[in-house]
Amino acid sequence: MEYEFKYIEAKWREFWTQNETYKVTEDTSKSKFYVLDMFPYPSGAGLHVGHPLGYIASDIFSRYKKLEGYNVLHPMGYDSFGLPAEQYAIQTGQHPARTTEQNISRYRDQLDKIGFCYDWTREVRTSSKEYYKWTQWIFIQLFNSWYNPMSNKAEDIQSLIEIFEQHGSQGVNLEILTGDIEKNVAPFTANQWKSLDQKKQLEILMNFRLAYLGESFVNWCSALGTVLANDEVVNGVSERGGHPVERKLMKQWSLRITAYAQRLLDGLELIDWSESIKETQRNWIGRSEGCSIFFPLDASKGGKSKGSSVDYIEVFTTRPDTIFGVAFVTLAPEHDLVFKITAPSQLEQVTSYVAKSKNRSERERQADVNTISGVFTGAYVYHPFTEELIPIWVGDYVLVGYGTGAVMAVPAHDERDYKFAKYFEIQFKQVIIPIDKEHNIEKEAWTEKEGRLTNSDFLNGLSVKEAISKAISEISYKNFGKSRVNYRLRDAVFGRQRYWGEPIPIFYENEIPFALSEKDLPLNLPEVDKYLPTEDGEPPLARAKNWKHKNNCEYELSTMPGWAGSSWYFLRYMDAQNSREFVGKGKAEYWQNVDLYIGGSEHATGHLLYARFWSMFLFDRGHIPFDEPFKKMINQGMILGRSSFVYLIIGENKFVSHSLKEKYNCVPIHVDISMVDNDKLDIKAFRRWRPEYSDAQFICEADGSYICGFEIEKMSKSKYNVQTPDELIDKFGADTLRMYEMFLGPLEQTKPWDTNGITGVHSFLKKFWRLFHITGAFEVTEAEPSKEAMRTLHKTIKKLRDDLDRFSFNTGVSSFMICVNELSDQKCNSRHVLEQLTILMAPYAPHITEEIWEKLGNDKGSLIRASYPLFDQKYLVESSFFYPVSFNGRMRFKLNLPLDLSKEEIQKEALENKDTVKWLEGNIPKNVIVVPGKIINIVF
RNA sequence: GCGGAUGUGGUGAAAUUGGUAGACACGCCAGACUUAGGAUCUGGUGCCGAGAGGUGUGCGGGUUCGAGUCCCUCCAUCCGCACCA
Repeated sequence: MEYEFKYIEAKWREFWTQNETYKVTEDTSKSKFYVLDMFPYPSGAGLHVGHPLGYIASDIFSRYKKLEGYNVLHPMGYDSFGLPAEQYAIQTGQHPARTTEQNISRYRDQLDKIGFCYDWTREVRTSSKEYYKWTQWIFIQLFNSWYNPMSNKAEDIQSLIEIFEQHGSQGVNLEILTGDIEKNVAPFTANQWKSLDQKKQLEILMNFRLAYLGESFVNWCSALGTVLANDEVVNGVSERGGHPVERKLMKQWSLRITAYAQRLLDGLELIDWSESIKETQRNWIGRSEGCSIFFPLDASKGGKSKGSSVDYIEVFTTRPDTIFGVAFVTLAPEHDLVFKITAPSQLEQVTSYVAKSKNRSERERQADVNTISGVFTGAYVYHPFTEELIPIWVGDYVLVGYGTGAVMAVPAHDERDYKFAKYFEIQFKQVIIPIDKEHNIEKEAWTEKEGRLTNSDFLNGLSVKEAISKAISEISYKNFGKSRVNYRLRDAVFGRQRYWGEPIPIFYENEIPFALSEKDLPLNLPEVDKYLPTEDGEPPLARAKNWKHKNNCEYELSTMPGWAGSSWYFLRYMDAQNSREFVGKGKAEYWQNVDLYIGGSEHATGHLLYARFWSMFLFDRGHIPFDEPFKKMINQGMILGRSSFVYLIIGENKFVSHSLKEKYNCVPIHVDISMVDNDKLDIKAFRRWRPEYSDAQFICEADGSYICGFEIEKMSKSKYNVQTPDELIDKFGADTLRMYEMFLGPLEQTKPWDTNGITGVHSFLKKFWRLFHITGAFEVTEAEPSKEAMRTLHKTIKKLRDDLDRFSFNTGVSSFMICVNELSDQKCNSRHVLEQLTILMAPYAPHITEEIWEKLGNDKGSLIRASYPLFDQKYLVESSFFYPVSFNGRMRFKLNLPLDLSKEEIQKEALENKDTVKWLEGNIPKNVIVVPGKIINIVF
């Protein structure tokens, strides 16, 4: 009987669906285990073989845990809002909901074919009303919350109102509360607060809400017609589409993730994630310790603080030890004070410089970091200690979004300041002298944090480390500034001027934004006639007809970004059908956080940071019982394509085979991998591929075949190297595909896809099948299994358990191969052994094992309730061992000795062996190392 | 520039605690059965060498009886961050 994978796999797919085999409930009699896959965005292209890699691994692990007796939550859903569907809608006029629906059903077909054990009753889609109702609800929770630095957690905004009513803003650390994007609110007393009208009060509260409408510099992408969050901008262009991005001051909905900067950083210590992702998040959060220093403005020169109460410039520095080396102060071009302080004589130059920097895109600014530019404002500040006058410059090497948007420039000890000073010929002095190190201040800055302070008044003679703390305490003592921790992390812009996303549940009354009440949710995405901005540049939602709150108030017109829905989807899976709560308390209590999360590392600074932020917030507000969403994460490596090439001789319609190509003047051309088998080109198919090749000539190898060259590249349509799971499942079956994807190499490693090897795995499954069909018909014996068979079985059990526990899926497949090879050689036909092996293999190859399980006489579909085989050491006990005998560390021969010999006896046996005499070549052994059961090493 | 990861046959890789390097598979070579099938089976296959043997885990050094594994220096590739004060 042949291994008919097509019949078998179709049969079991049908059975699992009909019987809801993989449905899970909150069974408190079992321990839970939560295995999560990263949310796919259902793109039009469907899945290629790289996508399911992580899904297969997590599926194997889920099935293993089920067989181990755990109650495993293993769900799947779709991140179905997003730009590509909307771009497609703009081009074709088709509603994005329709294309999304089509893409999802294609994804579902593909996923189903692979045989995953998802509980589809828990499927979620971010674009469904039932789901985004709760995304909106969470937004409202954020809107109604503030971050209390005293309790160090998010609280209801009501508790802030109470503070204001009782104490005003005294005693509350405004700087921390408002972050540093917006301007600080001037302090007020309780009475002043009470005397404010509602509008004014709400304006002040807006500075504290965790979801807030604020004016800030945002990444504006005009090609996409929307703002983008920092993580959506890569190298100064949009992540999606690669369009230019510029900085623009805009009023935008943002989330105050900065309030959680320290907790997001600290939490990394407690979770089991790859070091590289943790490091990326640390960099992104970018904590630096230092202090802020106030430099009083000089009123006599420049146009000091026109119409402003501010009479100082605040800088942030991590090197307060170099305070006496300050040569100038530089402001970012966008800094508030620039035009308030610029002297009339410099106004023209400053204006043109600022205009020029504003017009440069982010990309340009980043691309030319080596070009130094800047302009003097004509204004000065005083040095807080020496009271010397220090010139104020504007330079675009200072970023408005970092620190205070102003730096104290110390050319002697900072590279950028050094270059700037050299370029503009600004005088400076050295305040740190390196000890025992070659250094020439005329050539470069001394930026190491070592050396002795000089020219620095009270800091003279101190080391850098001592000087930093002394400087900070002196600066605080004299009120020149204060110690401060600064983060690179920015608040996340949350509004998008796009159609295909969750409407932000806000309406405006007298221009004051109010959140919808829970009973008015969901705020449905309205229909529009076009998916483009309006003629006056308003977002697409402005096209919606009669779309008003209570027929009266305007709704917010921007929608949420793609990452909104994916920031909490793992919670919804726990209770996907709940219409009263985003997740029921009991269900969240039972499932807790994700035990194993498998996905790509490309979401390091986006999704993975936002999901942590939302979890911490929901935890603070008592909605979920944990603050870190994903306890352990594994990042699967990318699967690269293996492109094939033919070599066209320039100027001719003639192709030359790989090994002969050097002899001709030719160019490589990508050729579709479906026409290439084991690097041999199917010439007929190639001629049919394109009309211009129909009469192409070929210079072949000696054996008459045309051999293609290859290169490893990303899979893409344009390179004709995309391999879809569908074709492979059609040819070899899902079980083969699953095992082959695992067999390819370690899960976390980037690796090339090579279809050739798949036949090896397929043969293995056939060989496994043959174990049960030795004579052709299905047949197993009840007879006592042989010792060797039991040894093979238990060796495999031990190996598989070890491999699964350390997520080494590739070595697991090898072990099955070894096991089946050995059992075949032994002609093992024992029911006991083969049944145990069947359970062992069930996580990897669920279809074939179900079929065998049924044939073995078990209840149909009961395999998922079997117990994973236990390892018993007693079957592995051996009485003798082939000792490798080494001489000076080099293995020379093997010696079979009983394992119960003592070290001395082993040494004696080894030294008396005739081969030993030969290898000693007359030398006297100096030392003999004996490790029982391992090795003998003779040193001479 | 900073940070992370990775370097082992023709290819994908294995070696989990420092103890027989290259398991398992692809490919290749030889053969069997065949009647052409992407079928199955047997044997071989790191490199050099006819062989004995030598040599071998990116390079160079070190620790050790013994190093792919630990330490130091360097090189290469990939990924992330990058005027972050």
